[in-house]
Amino acid sequence: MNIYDISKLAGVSTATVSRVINGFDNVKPATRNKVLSVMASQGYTPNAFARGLGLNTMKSIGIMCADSSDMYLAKAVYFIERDLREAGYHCILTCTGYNRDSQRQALSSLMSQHVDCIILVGSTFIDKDNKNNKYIYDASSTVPIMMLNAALEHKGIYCVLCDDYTATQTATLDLIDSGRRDILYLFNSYSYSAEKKSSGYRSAFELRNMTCDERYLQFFNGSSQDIEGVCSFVNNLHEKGLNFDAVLASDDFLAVGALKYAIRKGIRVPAELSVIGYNNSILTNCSEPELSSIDNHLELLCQNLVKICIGTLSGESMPQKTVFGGELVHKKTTLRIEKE
Amino acid sequence: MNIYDISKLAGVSTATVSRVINGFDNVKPATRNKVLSVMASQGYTPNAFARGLGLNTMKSIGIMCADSSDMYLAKAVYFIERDLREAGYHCILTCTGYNRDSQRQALSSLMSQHVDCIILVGSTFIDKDNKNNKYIYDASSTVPIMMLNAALEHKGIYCVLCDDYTATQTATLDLIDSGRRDILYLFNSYSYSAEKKSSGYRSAFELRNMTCDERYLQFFNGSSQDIEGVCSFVNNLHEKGLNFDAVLASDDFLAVGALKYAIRKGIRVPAELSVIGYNNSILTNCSEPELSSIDNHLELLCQNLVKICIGTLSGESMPQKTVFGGELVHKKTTLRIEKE
DNA sequence: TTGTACGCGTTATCAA
DNA sequence: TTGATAACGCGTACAA
Repeated sequence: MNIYDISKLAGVSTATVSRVINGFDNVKPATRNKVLSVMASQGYTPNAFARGLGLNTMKSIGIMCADSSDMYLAKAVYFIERDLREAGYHCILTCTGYNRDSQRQALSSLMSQHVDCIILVGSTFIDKDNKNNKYIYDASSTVPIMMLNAALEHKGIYCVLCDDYTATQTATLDLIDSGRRDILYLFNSYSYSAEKKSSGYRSAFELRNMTCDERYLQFFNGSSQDIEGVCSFVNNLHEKGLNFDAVLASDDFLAVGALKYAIRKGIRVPAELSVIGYNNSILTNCSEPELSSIDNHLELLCQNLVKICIGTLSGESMPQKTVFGGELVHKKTTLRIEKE
Repeated sequence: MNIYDISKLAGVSTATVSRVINGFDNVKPATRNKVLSVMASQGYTPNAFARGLGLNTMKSIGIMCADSSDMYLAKAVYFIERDLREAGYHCILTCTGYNRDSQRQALSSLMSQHVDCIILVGSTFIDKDNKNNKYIYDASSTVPIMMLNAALEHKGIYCVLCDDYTATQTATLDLIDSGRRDILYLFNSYSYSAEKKSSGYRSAFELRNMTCDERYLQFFNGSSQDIEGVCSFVNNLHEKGLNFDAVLASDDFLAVGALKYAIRKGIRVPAELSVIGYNNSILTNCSEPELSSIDNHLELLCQNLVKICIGTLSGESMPQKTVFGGELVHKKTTLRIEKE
């Protein structure tokens, strides 16, 4: 069944059928109804490939993310897909892993599919060494690139991100101001956003005229999902003589590992130890006591990203960099500061 | 840049360029090299839409899942996408939600995109009332349908699933045989696989010549991710006089809620209360003590699903129903039975 | 308001 | 080994 068959059955030309399909109003109602009924009776659907060839778009958008089974990235993908579908776009999902070559290959694979736009979810796609970002710059001259939680300044690249620097600074200040002095900062990545978080942590001490002891920034060399590993990592730090009365982690998994350490040791939380995670994921409600965490308003970020994406594709001029603030959500693993 | 431009620059016909692109061997090496160098110098990529129009495929596969931010479904999507990409397919992800009409619409949207195959992830797409499954049967006459963790017998429909019935039975037997008598079964869905689990729970009592007290099957009317809600639900059951020395839950979130109840009440786990979840997700390692859980070998299921999918698309004859067993993974919330 | 005819960029068939 | 050309099915100027 193609547009010719329909046109014959309806006794009109293919042009008229096309007009009906695409909702043009310069068709006599009687003709339109005739065509519609023929289409319905034949269960006709226009061929998407032919349409794509003519219009040079199939209204599809590529989503790249390192690992869509990661809770945080999965949520981002979910929000983005939801809003794009609402806007009539299909999403081609590609999980790239964290290897740069795989990422490069995934990008060109999407480009060869002629997607309308490519969305990079997470900050793992950009490199500190800017010449390694050439693959993104190159792509941006052909197709708009959207980045979530990372930033690159270039024509055709649009970024939406959370101010991880300030959010982490705020959380650190909160710990300091609640009386904590030895704040362990746990992290396990040197990505763009991870670096912002570390800097935010350090900046808090300056702000309070304290010196930041670098021994308190501890890199866990492994997956944060290795809870047991994180737990014994923290325990090791303790046994090596590092004293701390608070843990701030760059994601909720790391924080859960630290919390597990405390529970096993019989350390009272938050009386003796404060713990703060990052992402305010479901994990914060699973743990007992519930974990305080930084919320970076992922849904809001995604909604804005899609808005900018759609706007750009419609030819509107859109902001190239959009930054939202984060928020410290106090649950049960932090002390509340007395308001003055 | 299209195939005409390349053919002119290379001084050959479009047919020859096409042959080079598609790796046919009936091209003189000198000609091939000439064409390849021109393509490379121009950075030429064949137009995917035109190719799709001619070949009637763009090697893309539709993945439908109710909610890709659900930890379990997200993992499934991840595994499936990974293996399909490996096989040269693109994945169009569509999150449908749990509403039947949205699901129907999503399915037809994917069909209109001319995907090569449609994969239904999770058992939420099939209805107990078989006439409501017509939308799937209809689709299966146009495009192969793969189902993960659900089963429908029909030409063109291929199912890969875990034997949730036996897995749940095994877990229940394990609890009984470890001396538990009052086993609370927590569930929050009546989906295809949920029903299998409930039946499995009931069957265990028969097997031990015990009667299954229906008051111990408790439906939690809400999202299992509402941990606090689950926790107070379990607490209410207790306060209403229902005594139990074990909790078996149809997913890990429900189990975590039950565990939270126990921790808050000071009930010793597993000495006084056994808890078993389902899915063996990362949650089982986050909780303290670590949660025993049923593992349904999701990765294995997905790998097989993709194999069958690829095989079917290659014209091979593939099994329409593939069932794998589950496995009870003992962590810290269950008693170990002495081996005889 | 409707119809004709061409272009979109490939692949594949057939002939040379 | 290569080339000419007909599909593939749609959208859309342009003509009527």
